[in-house]
Amino acid sequence: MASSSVEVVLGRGKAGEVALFDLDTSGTAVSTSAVAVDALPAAVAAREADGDVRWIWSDTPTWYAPLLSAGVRVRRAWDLRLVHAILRDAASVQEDQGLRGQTSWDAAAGASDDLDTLFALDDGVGPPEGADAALAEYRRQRSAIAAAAAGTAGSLRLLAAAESAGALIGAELHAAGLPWSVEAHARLLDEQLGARTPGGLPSRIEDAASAVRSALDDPGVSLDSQPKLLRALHRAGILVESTSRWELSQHDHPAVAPLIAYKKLMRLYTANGWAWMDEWVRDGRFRPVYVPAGVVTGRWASSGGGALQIPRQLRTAVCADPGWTLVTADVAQLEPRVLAAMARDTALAAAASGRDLYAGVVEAGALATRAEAKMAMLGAMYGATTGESGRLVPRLRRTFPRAMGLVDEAARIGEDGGRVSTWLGRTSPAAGEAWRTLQSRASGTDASGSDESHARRAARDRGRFTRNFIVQGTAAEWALAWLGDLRTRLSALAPVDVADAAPRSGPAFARSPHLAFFLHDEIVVHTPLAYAEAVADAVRTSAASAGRLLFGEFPIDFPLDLKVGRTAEKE
DNA sequence: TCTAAGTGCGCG
DNA sequence: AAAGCGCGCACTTAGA
Repeated sequence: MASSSVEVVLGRGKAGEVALFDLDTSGTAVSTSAVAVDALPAAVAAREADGDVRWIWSDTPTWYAPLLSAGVRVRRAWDLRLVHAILRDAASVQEDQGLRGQTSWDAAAGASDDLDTLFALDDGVGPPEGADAALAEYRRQRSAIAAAAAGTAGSLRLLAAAESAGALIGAELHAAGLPWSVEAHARLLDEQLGARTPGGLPSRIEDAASAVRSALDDPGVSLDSQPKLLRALHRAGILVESTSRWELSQHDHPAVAPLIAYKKLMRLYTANGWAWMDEWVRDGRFRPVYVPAGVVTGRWASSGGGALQIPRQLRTAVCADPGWTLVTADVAQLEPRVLAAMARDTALAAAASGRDLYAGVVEAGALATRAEAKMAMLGAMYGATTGESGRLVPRLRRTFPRAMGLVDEAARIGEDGGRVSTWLGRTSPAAGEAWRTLQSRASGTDASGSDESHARRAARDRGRFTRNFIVQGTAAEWALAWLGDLRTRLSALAPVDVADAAPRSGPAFARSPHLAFFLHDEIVVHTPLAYAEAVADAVRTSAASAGRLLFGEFPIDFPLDLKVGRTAEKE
C-alpha cells in the first residue's frame, strides 16, 4: 500500500524504557529513540499531532489500553500478533517466510483488563517482544506479503490494515462503553421478575416454579437439574427427549407454559439480572471486553459480560446521555450480499439491489414467499440438507448458479480435507490430525461400516464449516472496512463544547461522536444531538465505501436499517 | 474441591 | 429436538 503515513515501531527497550524506531518506506529503521515508560503517552500524542503515523506494535490491548487510559488516541496501527496469525495461515503466503514455525508471536494477547496502566509494561507483564523483535517480525510480514501469490498482496495488506484498525476500535469500544441506564434495566427486572426476596428467587420466578410443580404434582422437583426435570416430566406423561423450549412447546400439558416461563425468567435473572448489572455497568456504561478476530472466521468474540448476547428485550436499557442520542444501524442481509459479490453473481446482486434481498429473490421467481427465500438462503450458506430448508435450496441453485456454486465448491473442498479462503485472504484452518486419521481409516480395505459412516459425517461437518467460512469471514471483512472507515469519519467531526453536553463518563475521544457498540453487522454510535444527521450520513457513506473497497465496481449495495433515537431499540 | 463435559439459550 | 454456521455463559453432573 502506497501509504503516506510515517511508520514507527514501538516496543520494549531498556529497563523502564520504550524504544521507538522510525522506518523509511523500505521498512528500514532510520532513526531510533527511547522514552521512559511513563512518558510514552505524551510522546505518542506529540507524534500524532505532527502527522499521520502508523504504530507498529506487538499487540494492541497491551499498548493501546494504557494510551487510552492516559487520554491518547492513535489513528493507525499494525498489530503484529493479529497479522502474524493471518499470514501464518494464509494459503496465498509462501511457506518459507519464517512465519510458519511456532514462535512467541503465536501466543494469545494478554487480557487487556490487567493492562490499563503502563506499569504493566514496566513490571515485565505483557509481550516479551522488544522493539528489535517487533521490527524483525514486521519485516518478515512485509516481505511475506510482497512475495504472496500473484494478485493477493494488495488484499492481504488491506486485510492487515483492517484487522489492525479493528483492534484499535475494540480497545476504544471498551474504553467508551455503551451508555446504559441502570434505571431502565432495573425497571425491566422489577416488571419481569417481580420483587427480590432475600436468600430466595424473585417472586415471579418463584410463582412460575410453584405452578410447574403443582401441574406436575411433584412438590419438590428441581427445575434446574436437566435429568431430574426430565424424569419428572416423564412421570407426568410428557414424553419429551429433552427439556428444551422447542420440544416442550410441542406438548399440550398444564406444566408446559409455566415451565417455559420459568426458564425464560430464570435466564434473564442469571444472565442479565441485578448481579450482572452490578458487575458490568459502571458510571452508566456497559464495558464488554471485545476480542477482535477471536473467531476463526475473523469475526470478533467477546469475553465477559456476554457482549454478544445482550437479549433484545434489554435494548430498552441502552440509552443516550442527556443532550446526546444514538445512531443504530445494521446491514440488511449482509452475508448473502457478500456472497453475491464474491461469486460475481449479477443475478443475485440484482435481486438484492436497493431492497430487501429476500423480496428480490421472490421477485426473481426462485421461491414463493419471503420466508421461504430466507430459509433457503440460510440453508445454502449453512449447508442444510434436510428439512424445509434443505428442500428449498435446490430452487435457489437453479436461479443463482454462480453464488450457489461458490458455497458448494467451498463445501466440497472442506469435505476433501482442503482449506478455503475469504475474499481478502484469511484461510480456514487445516484439517486436524484426528480428522485425517478418521478419513484414512475409513478409506482402508479393512474399514468397517461404522468407520465409514463416522468419517462421512465428519467430512460433511467440515464441509459445512468451510462452506460457511468464506461467507461469514468475508462478511467480517466487510464489517471491519465499514467500522474502520466510519471511525475515521467520526473523528473528523469536531468535539462539542464539553460544558454544553458532556457524557457522564469515558475517555476524551468520547466527547465527540464515537462508536459505542459493534456486533457482527450492527453498530451503535453515541453522539451529541447536533451531530446526529452528520453521523447518520457518515454511517451510510462508510457502508458504501466498504463495499467499494472490497468489491470495486461490482454492483452490490449494502442497505442499512438505520435509526436515530435516545434508545437503541429496534422494531 | 477441582475440572471437564453435557445441556440449554442468548446473540449474529 | 433440531434441521444448518459461528460464538459465550450459567448451571448441573460425572469423574478425578
